[in-house]
Amino acid sequence: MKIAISDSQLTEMMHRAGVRPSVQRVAILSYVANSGRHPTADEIYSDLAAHYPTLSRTTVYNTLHTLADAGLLRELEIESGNMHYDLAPQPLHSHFICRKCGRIFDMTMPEGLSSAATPGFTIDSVDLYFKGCCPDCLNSDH
Amino acid sequence: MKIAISDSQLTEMMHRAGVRPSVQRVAILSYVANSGRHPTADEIYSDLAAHYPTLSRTTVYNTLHTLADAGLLRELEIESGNMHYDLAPQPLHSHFICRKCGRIFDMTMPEGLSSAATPGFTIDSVDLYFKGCCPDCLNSDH
DNA sequence: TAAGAATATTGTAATCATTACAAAGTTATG
DNA sequence: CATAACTTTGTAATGATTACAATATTCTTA
Repeated sequence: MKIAISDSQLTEMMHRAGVRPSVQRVAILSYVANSGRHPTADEIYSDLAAHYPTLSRTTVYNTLHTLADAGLLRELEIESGNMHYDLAPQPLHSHFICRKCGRIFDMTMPEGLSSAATPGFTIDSVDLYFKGCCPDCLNSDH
Repeated sequence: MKIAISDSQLTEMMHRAGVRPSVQRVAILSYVANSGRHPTADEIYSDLAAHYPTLSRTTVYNTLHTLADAGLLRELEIESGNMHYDLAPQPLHSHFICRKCGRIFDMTMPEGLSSAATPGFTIDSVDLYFKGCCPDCLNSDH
């Protein structure tokens, strides 16, 4: 996996967010940031357990919550029964999940979505999810 | 609960959708259609079990899937760990969930959202979710 | 730098929504 | 009416997530 965001950058982000950058936390944040995907807790655990043999599933869950609460990760509820994670501090975008292969893709985010909300409601997050078939699966289909 | 959509209307909808309108299915669809909320499987089961003592939780789950597959219900993945259900054949709208009281509200749906998707992707559903604080909770807060 | 306090990690056991499955019941069709 | 197709039911399993308590690590400050 190509490292697009270095551990020192991530450590710095964690400091600014008030989260102590333990080895495990940096590893988990780095995994999400650099996986090029939108992994689940279990994918993160399985892949990192090879490198960090003492890593616990509970730590992965704890850490994901901590990082999400700190605003460093974004939780994607795009697939029922499996929370997916995405690095938060990047241009706001929407997500597409392929019903066939299950992969999640980034899409652009239209402007001014919040105006769809009724006045009187305070909005602190907006999630836009598309579902359908990705180009790869459309091709391998016919 | 005020009945806005009659059982005969729902039965007719089920016929058109190719779903056999059993007693249980009509009861479940009617519950979702007329609850004024966006209930979970468990809420549906708990409330209907009083009227239909032999009703099984499995039937509720089976039926919700059947109705969703037939396009009569829409599944809302707005709250992690709890699928919520909404009547599908009504004007497309988005949803807001209050982080405090957990209630789900209907909001309008902006036009042309699909244009946010990258070309080459086939979109068959669009979900827009807002999270925040509802007016009631904002008031009882201060 | 050592001691004590605060915080993080770990492993196991529980929880809880959902699904699998097989038996029993119901409805449609010929 | 008989048979096949479909639906409902209850129980048992699954699987993601959480609770909890013990251990380990890090921070503070004397």
